[in-house]
Amino acid sequence: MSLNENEVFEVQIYTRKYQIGTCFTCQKCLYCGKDLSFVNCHCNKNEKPAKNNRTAKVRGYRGLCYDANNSQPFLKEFMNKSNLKFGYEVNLETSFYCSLCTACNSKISRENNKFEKEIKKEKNGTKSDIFSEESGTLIVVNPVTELQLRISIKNGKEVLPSILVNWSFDDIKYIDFSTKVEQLVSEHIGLTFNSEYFLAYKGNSEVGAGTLLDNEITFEEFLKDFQRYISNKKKVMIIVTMKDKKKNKKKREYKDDNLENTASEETEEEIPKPKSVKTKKKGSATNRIPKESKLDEKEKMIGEIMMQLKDKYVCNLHNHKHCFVKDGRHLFLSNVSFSMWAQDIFKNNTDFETPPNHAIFSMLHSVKPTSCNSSNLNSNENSSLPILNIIQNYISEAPSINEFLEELDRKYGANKFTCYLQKFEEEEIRVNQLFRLSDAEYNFIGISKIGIRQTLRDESKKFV
DNA sequence: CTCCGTACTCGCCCTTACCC
DNA sequence: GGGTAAGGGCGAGTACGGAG
Repeated sequence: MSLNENEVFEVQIYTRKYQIGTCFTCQKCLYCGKDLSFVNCHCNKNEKPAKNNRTAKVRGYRGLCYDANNSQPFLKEFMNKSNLKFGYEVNLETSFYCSLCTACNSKISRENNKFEKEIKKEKNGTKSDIFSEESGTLIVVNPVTELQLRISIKNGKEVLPSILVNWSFDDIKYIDFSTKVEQLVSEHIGLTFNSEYFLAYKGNSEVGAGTLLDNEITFEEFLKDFQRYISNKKKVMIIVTMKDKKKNKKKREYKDDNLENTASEETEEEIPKPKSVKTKKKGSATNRIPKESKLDEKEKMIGEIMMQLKDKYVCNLHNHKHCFVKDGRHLFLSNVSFSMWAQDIFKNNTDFETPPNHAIFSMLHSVKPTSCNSSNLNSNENSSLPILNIIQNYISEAPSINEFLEELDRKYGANKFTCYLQKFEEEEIRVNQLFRLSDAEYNFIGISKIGIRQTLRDESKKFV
């Protein structure tokens, strides 16, 4: 019995639980070879197909460990369709094991090849190729404009969980890359400069310390290796290793009782210690809090600039905390922000009116005070947290999911988006969350079409 | 060593173009 | 219009490499 795809959807297929002895995508029995879409057989379909239980009718099979996050696009779509078609109700967001017949295996393999070829064609068509000669052969190399990396930060014995990043560059340069890494490290372990750590890279699965990445030349090598890793479908890891801070640790051993009372407040303002402090005699206990008399000229200047900045940006609206206000939007300024800003002013990179070019000064993190959130701010301590303000702001400005989908229907075609309304409501998904949903999450709510997902993401960004 | 993922080969079948 | 060769798609099976 053979049916094409259109015919299958016109006929009522009874729902079933998935059995490991059948092909997930076509319901072929992997023992007797029967198509079980409409009939059943007497084979033990709960037995996992293996080399030692093959039959004359079905000699081949493929075991598949499905993981939505690491699967090719066609496979995701294929699995999702089959899940709906046969009513397995398998959660495709989580990884699970299933079996495929050789025909479906080949089909998926071919479609993925097609997809990859198309992607390559698109890339070749849109990006200017650089021709480089290596050992006498001409090789086509696409310039890297996007870096997908895992960044691992090692701070002494402590190793932070890897951070996944996806950075885009118009014209990738070592200085831009270095700045981005510096910003990321600062965001995770506090204000840090690139002179305070070593940078290295390696393939995710490789062992060893990796290759040092510390200048333009090594960065060019890194870009070549990056393309090689990506073409081999391997992930690239950047390792940030903080330099030895033994001297600082020694100082901490001498901390006095006062430290405990003030540490939580003051560590955020901690400024790199001058050499004079590091050479302190052993045994003479000292406080981690820098004393003005022990600061060098540079640090005194930076401290002075910080004080002036703090005076300048006191926010009356936010309980006398500090905000940078632009176009009516308030960006909360922390001690780290002030420290960075002061250092940039000291280096003549910016002034008192213009915040540094750093992610933490992005106005994307700012909030627009509303009658709702501004009136409550002074009374509620927690509400001064910017993230809460952002959420409140989203809620006040974004349309309801229903309105949003109806608008998209009007724009792109009737019932193209509102057909998913029920699922969005069931999952309590708001408009301003749509652009952050992963492919797996979209799959889970039944949206497998790439175009639909991308439209939802693009349109929802307007309300962020 | 086993399992899994991917690429590849081989044979069959269907479609299309060409020739008589 | 009928016969035939060429080409492409598909299904079945195998080989190989990487990871655990």
